[in-house]
Amino acid sequence: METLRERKKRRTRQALLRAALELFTTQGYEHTTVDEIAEAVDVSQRTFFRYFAGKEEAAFAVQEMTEARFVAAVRARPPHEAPMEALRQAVLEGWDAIRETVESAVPVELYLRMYRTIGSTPSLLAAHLRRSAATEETIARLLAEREGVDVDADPRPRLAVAVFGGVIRVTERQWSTGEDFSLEAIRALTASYLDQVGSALTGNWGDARGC
Amino acid sequence: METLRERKKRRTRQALLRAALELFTTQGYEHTTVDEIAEAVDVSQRTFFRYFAGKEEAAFAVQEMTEARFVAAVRARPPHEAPMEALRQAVLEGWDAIRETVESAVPVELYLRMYRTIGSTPSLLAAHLRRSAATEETIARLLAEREGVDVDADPRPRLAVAVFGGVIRVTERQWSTGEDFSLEAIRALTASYLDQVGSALTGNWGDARGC
DNA sequence: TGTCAACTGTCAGTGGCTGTCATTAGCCTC
DNA sequence: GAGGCTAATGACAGCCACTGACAGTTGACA
Repeated sequence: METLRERKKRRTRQALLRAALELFTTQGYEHTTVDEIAEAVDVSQRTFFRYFAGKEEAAFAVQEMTEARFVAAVRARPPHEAPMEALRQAVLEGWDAIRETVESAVPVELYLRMYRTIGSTPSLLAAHLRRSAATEETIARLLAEREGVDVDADPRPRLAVAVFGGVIRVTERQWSTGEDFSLEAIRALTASYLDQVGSALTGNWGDARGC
Repeated sequence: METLRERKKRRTRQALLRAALELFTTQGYEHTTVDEIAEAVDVSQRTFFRYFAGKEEAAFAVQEMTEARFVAAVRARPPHEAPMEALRQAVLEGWDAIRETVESAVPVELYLRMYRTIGSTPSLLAAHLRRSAATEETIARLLAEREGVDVDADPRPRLAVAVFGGVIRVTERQWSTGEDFSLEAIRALTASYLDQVGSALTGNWGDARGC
């Protein structure tokens, strides 16, 4: 049972988050001041900072949820699966379950808009990449444990995860600069690009085109 | 022939850069104010901002040079070379020529210290990753042109570069958290890790250990 | 119902960064 | 070599993100 105080807090946080994302995605992250966000929810600026450590944290609040979900999905993959295959399955599962993951906080449509805003805002892109790096470190440790190797002595877990992360970033980039901003589009792109890594590394692209 | 005014500007910039890196690496980036840097060189804060767009730009001024050199090295690789091999050679050449590249601005030792500071400062790490992403985009276009494919239609150039960039990041991380902060160490790590990507992707690390 | 603790608002202050304007100092011409 | 021109600088005011401190308010709970 949820107390009134808790309900109020949750509502305030949700309102702040939603107002923030709405403003970020419509008028731009840099051109949105914390005062504006606070004013939109009718709280003081100080209160905003009690819910979010900064503008940035608000911008990534939903991403945080999907990342956590992805990490959990990797953890849940059967141990006999090869590392790269486990990552592939986990990320695709993540896209399949995105509605369920996100909708409790904000509409999926707003989430997708924010996703693109992150890609087109330099400071947010930087933060996103740093966050991805942190997630990759988590995953690398997970895989290392799973496979029974020492993550600090054997570079292969980190290498594998870095490669995987690289592919994901290319996918994100392509999706957010393309025309089809649907969920299906990014899921399909993810699968397609993961399939093409091997051939990308071998070179001879000119010759192999169309094969 | 260099005029007096130009000489003064160059000296001021160099003094600011050096003071900034010295302060960043000794007392930390976040704990260094622009006022401190300006004071150390005996100019006004406003003048600092006339030479550098912000603290961040000063922190990356030397990295900027090495990145440019790397891009040039890739461009100079023979066209018949496979893409990944060209990248590998270019980055190793870059490490070999690092003294020559950097010493005109600051001592190499200061550059290496700053390199590590970037890795251990979240906001600088974020900026570094974003800058890397920009460089990767440049390289991807370069490779695509070289190989005669369309960078927007064919994902393989970006995928290859992303994979390569991922390996480099793992290398940087390992180097900056290890004990050997020498130039030789990072060069050797780079070569070693690039060799291991293949085996990292195949999985079965436990079985393959020691092979 | 009264006490406590959580939540919030207000205010003052720091630091990064920008625009403006007057002043200084190198440059170049007559 | 005296003058005007212009780049470089300093001083100042101001915006915005963010923080600490303190006081007021409002749910929780005995």
